[in-house]
Amino acid sequence: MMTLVRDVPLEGSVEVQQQGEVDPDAVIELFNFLEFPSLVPRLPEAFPELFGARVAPAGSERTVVSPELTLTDDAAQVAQALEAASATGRLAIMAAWEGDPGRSELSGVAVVTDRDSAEVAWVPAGLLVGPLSEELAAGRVAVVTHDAKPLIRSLLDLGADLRALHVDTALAAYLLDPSDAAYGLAELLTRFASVELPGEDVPPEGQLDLGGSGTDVATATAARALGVAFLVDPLVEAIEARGLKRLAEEVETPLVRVLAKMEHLGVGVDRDVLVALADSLREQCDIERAAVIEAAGEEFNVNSTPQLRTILFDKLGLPPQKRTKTGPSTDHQTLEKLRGEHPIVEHLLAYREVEKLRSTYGEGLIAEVADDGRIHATFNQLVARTGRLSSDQPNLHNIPVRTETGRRFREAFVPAPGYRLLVADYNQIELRVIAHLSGDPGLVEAFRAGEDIHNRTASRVFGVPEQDVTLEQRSKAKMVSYGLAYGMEAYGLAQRLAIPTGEAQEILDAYFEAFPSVRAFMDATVAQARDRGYTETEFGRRRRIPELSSNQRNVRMAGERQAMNAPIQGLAADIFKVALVRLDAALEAAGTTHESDRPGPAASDGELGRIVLQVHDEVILEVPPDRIDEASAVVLHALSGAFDLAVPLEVNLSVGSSWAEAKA
DNA sequence: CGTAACACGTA
DNA sequence: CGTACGTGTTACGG
Repeated sequence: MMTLVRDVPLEGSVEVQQQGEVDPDAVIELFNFLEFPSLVPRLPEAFPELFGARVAPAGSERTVVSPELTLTDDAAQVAQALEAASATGRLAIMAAWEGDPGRSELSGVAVVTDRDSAEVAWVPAGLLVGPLSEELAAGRVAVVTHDAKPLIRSLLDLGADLRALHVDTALAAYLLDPSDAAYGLAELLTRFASVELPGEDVPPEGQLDLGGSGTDVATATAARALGVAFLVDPLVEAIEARGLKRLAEEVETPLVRVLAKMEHLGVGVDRDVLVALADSLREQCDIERAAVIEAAGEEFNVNSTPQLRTILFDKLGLPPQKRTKTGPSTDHQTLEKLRGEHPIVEHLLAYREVEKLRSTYGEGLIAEVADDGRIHATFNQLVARTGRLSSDQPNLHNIPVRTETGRRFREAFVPAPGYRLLVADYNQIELRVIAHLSGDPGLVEAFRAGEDIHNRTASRVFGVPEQDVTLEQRSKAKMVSYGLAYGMEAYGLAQRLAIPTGEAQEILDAYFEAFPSVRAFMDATVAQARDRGYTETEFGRRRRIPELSSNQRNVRMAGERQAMNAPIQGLAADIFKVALVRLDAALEAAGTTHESDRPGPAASDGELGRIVLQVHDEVILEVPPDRIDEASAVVLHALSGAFDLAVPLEVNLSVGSSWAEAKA
């Protein structure tokens, strides 16, 4: 038995007993389990014999970053610190927040004034608007930081800005390996530089430090800023070595501020519309739930899959259609097949639809409306493995459009007073990317001809003249076209078209006979990915697909589908990101002043428009009504000229006083 | 209390 | 046995 007793500063004494050798990880686990996470960072100082090894492992030269902190309490010192920093032409900074990064109050910003002597200044939020923010907004000095978007968003919220983002180390790490989920500063430092943050063996995003005074935050943030300063060069080197320089410098890094501006501005919402919808949906939910329970003959929780399973397949004896890991499925497809077998099915389908809309979009969206009457989602640039963006808090990428009722939520998305919504979207960009990448003569010709692509495809697949293509044939052709971008096979196509697998196979064969280069492209893509272990877009965006070398057939085949899809979805994402950067630049050049960069009546300062939303292949702007035509031309130019494909990039434009209206 | 599983909305 | 996401809900483990 080994016993260690230590006085932990300010927190009383701690006793650790463990059989045999004491394992540092076990100690950390114990402290976290005992709900003393605030003590974990102090464990190394309390138990140096345990944690000393982690700070400086034998055999490796690892520098522990320990900043010589300068606590700034007046503007003059800030200015002085800045001068020292910008003498190097590069400013390594790191921000800290009271709560969620970018969504709560900024605590302050640490500024590295001299990396090699480890001098870092701490600028508390109160002193932020002054020399520092002026320097950042002016864009004269190249800023390097880790995860810049929340910082830029917070600066914009404070009426400041950050124009010269040079390197974002989190973004660089994402580009190097978007399949890797760990972009934490500490991990990157270990991986790319022989540097460790003090007391940061614990997950750094652990939030709240219970005993944490302001100084602790300052120290920790200063260490992180110093870490950034050490991380930049190795990461930039890696980016260049992998041919990611242009993508990083010309697309991804400029995009950070564009997204921060979108988050800061938010999208206008008519709360009353949302509330009215939610109210109506709640009533319908109650009605349908009652009908389901009535049909079931007993009370149960309709939202519970296990309970519903029992009712459907045991009590009512309905035939299971397919199964999940834990039992027979009760999903939409299953219920659709059970239609007519029992009255409960109809009501269940109705309940499901209305309950989804009520909870996720009714209650969910209402809860996200900020005090300014707008929704400020986060557009995440470091998540999707294909290079796409994602949106959360809330997810604005999945606002309903398919059903009549669902589409009504788009009526709640409105422009700020004095503006109109201008919606622009790429016409079938993924299919055009397939045409481009495969170079298939038939597909390329079809897009160049500029006719109804699905009709033309159907004509070739089913061997009938274009004017004789039925709606059903067109619909099937459309399904095939999109399915193949995802690596769909005959079985899956058969499921979706509700036809025999043999028939689906015939359709697929006909497709590949009509567009032979598409199959060749798919095969070559998978082969290359298997060979290299990753896929790559023309922009150099790479995605590792380790599943391709799996011994498990289903895992390997999933990898093959990812390999087919990643270059397609990825290039489309690249193009759209370029378009966003071009569009924002064009709008700024047209004269968006900073003060108009917030909700309110259109200012007469020459503002042409501002981006409020992005949905994969669609961008939504607020535009002053008298400048719709001008803005349309700018948007059209920015989007259609984003990249030269072998086929034209067609862009649709529409205007409305709500998202629903503009889409219609 | 956090995570897993299911279901389902979009491109 | 179609890719990529995020969210709401329930159930279950600690």
